[in-house]
Amino acid sequence: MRQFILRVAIDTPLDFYFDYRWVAESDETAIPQIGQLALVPFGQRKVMGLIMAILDETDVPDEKLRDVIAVRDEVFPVSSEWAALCHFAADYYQRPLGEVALPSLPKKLRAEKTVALNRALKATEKRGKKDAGEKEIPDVAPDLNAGQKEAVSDIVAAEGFSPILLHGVTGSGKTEVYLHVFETVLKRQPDTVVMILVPEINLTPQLESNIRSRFPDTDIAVLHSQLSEGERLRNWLAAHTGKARILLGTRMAILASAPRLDLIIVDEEHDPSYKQQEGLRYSARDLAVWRAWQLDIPVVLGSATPSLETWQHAESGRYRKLVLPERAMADAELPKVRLIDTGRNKLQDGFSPALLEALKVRLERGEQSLLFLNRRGYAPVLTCEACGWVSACKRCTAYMVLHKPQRRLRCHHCSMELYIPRSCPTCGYVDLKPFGRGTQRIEESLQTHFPDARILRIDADSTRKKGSMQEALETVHRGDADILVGTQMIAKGHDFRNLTLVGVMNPDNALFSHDYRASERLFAQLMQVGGRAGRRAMDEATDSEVIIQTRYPHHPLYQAVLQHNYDGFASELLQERQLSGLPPFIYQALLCAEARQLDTALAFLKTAAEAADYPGIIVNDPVPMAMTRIGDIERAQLLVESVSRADMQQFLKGWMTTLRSLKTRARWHIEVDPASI
DNA sequence: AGCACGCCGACT
DNA sequence: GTCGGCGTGCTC
Repeated sequence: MRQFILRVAIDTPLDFYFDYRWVAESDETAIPQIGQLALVPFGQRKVMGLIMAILDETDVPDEKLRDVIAVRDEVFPVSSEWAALCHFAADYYQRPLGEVALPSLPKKLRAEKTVALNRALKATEKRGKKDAGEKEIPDVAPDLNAGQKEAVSDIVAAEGFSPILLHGVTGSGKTEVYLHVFETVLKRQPDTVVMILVPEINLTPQLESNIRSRFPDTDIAVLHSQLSEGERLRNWLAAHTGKARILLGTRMAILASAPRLDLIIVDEEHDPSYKQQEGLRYSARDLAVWRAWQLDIPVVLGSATPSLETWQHAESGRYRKLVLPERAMADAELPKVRLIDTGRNKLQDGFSPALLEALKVRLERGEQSLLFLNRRGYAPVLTCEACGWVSACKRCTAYMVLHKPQRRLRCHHCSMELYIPRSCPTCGYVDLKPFGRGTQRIEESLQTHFPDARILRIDADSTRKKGSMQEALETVHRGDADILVGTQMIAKGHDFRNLTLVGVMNPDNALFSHDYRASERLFAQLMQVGGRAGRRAMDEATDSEVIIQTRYPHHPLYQAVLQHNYDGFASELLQERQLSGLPPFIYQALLCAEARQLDTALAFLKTAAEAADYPGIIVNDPVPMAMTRIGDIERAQLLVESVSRADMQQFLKGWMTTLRSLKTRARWHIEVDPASI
């Protein structure tokens, strides 16, 4: 009887592989292969493991060794390149391989039952047959301007590993460039695959329909976390088998198995959403660059406001920089930016006279406006004017936000809810006042100012239901809304043709954030939301404008926005970062600990800091996090830094081993290249 | 991480 | 008397 030892990776924090005995059922039984999945007993449960090696013997004592339950030999093994990608991500972000590889596979592929898998496999087979034969890649229609043409020809001419920054102002037609590039790359060889990542799920439908109408006969796989498990399995299989030639998705798509990948595009590469904030805390953009390096293929990073990391690489010549200097639509100009000094102009319900006037003009002309405010709810806090009581959350270091439609106070961090108290809980005073403004309140006052206006609020609360975001966007495109009020979810990417005014209510908070990245993010956000205005040709005398209400109109950040001067602002920020020894000139890792008692977390971090003696590593003091308590859990962090990425990696590896052996009641994890501090 | 086992406290 | 809190130990 043929018999082997299968060495498998399992989704567990234990940083080693597990060996199992495999015995052939009969002479016809197929021999397992590396890269296949195997269902194995693990403690009291059955779990799926990824076969990493096939051996003849093992050190594991016989009484511990258990039998493989089943090998999923109906699925083609994952490639060694894919395993290497997981390996890299696991090493770099300090996780066991199994915790990277297995969660990135569809649940139904890892399931014990194979009904869904077999059905999906059949569907995938058909999918291939239906459009087998010569597939026509149509010639892409719209004409490109000179800048776009040059970008396309530069990108398709790139050979081998070529990281390219595509720097184009909002509305410069980056998507059009991508589509033309796809056309050439897909025509070049009959089996190449291209991948495009977007930062937000909300942006996938528009791009998908764009791609489908341009490549009607090409198989496309869509990968994002809102797919049902069945859809997810089918799309993953389409990518894995190479049937799908265009892969489109959010950050998770970078971990898809895909043969013959020939090009990766990361759109809006600066977007913080590319950084996963739980589980494996990876940056999809960074993994995209690594994967392109591994496969020796081009990677395009597109943005109007590149991340400073990418910008620095472009400046130093490590990345090639292609610039789209003009808006794609003929005559569509960048919107004028106006800064309204809220110190000199009296605000009425949060609105300056200039903004109200501008809104009125748009309403009269039948044009759309957008008001941007990064705060959902009615008011961020409820207060008692008599005794100074505020609606603090009992479980968090945060205020409970007033949500008027539900008549509740809601904590945005632990989702605790209370009915709005009728009188002050401490002194009984009956006139509690909402303090500050959220989208709901802006919507309300807007309606009193413009009773006939059709106002549409788009934020996480209004789009909770699946499909409601799409519905809202359609309302806007149909012209059935005059004024949009929304958070950053409408600031990104959407193409509103009839929108000529963007009002930014009060963005000043970010200027004083404890997070040094806040200003970089604010700048990107303002450029992005401003870019929603004036995206159509100026056939009539329409003038698009962006109105920013601020107490600090002379702040360099706003001045840079005023002049659409990304380059100047970026080089200034880079200089600051260099002087203060911050990324991208230094590499950081954040050890985060949480516990019921703050002292437990801090004590663990203190021990960890003492154990962090390594040449070239700067160890800071453990500190409570800016938001110390969430859901009655106290949180603290320890920042370590190094000018050398290699030193940091080496240090972390050893440090993690030490930390794992420490006895502590704190829960902890390490965050490599933290996106926010 | 799960999951089981085991040992103390407040409840149908 | 049991349900359930979380400490501890184990997973080829």
